[in-house]
Amino acid sequence: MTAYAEQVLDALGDPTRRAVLKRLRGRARSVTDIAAGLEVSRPAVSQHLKILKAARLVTDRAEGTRRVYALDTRGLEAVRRWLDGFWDETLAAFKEAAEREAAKERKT
Amino acid sequence: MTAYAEQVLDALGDPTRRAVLKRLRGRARSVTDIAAGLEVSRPAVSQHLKILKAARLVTDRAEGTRRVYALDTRGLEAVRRWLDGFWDETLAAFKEAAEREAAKERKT
DNA sequence: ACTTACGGTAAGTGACGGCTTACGCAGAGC
DNA sequence: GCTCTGCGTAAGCCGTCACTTACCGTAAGT
Repeated sequence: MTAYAEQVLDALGDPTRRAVLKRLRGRARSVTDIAAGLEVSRPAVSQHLKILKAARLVTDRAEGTRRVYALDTRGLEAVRRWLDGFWDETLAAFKEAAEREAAKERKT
Repeated sequence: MTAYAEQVLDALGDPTRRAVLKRLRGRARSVTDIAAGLEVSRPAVSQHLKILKAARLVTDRAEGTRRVYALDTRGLEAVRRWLDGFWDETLAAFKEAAEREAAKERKT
């Protein structure tokens, strides 16, 4: 559950992988097409795509001998939920602290 | 701008650092207090806190001889904006592709 | 002033991760 | 069937990064 979100964050914690995702904004691309816009070799891109796919940040479909990759929103949604949960708990803590403070005020 | 968001994502791309953040949910804690709940040494926590602070994911204030760290929402907000931007561009691309498809349909 | 608690930093080590080259396999076209 | 293109994987190298121990500065208590 939250372990999946951590996997996504690990996947997003690499500049090259983020560059791959950026390159997928707009249209789906083949592996060589993705690698053409980057400074790393095509096999390196393949390895990153494997990780991104496991994190559900990309999907792939076969198109003849080529493999076309596209963005998968599920990974991004997982990060959003993780973020929301974090923020909610932070706010709850602030609220609780404020109430504790108010109770202390009342005593004095 | 977007470079800052990348810095935050890099900071979030480590399990120990995420554990530190989780430990800061709820209440602010001192360094030794944070390290007490983790499996790494206190100096290791200090090094991570330095990175988290640079990414504006935590803030620190001196309290006597102790240093109390708390969550900083700015880093999380930056990730949220990064996510939103990504999602918007993806949706825009989908919309554009759909319109192109519709135009092609009209011709036939 | 001495001691004690707390935390940042230096130095060194080990491992993990990202990259490259080389290879093998599948599908499309001649 | 042969070739050519596209992609994944294996093997290996190298850099980086997270971690440890040791040390030093600082603030508070006695």
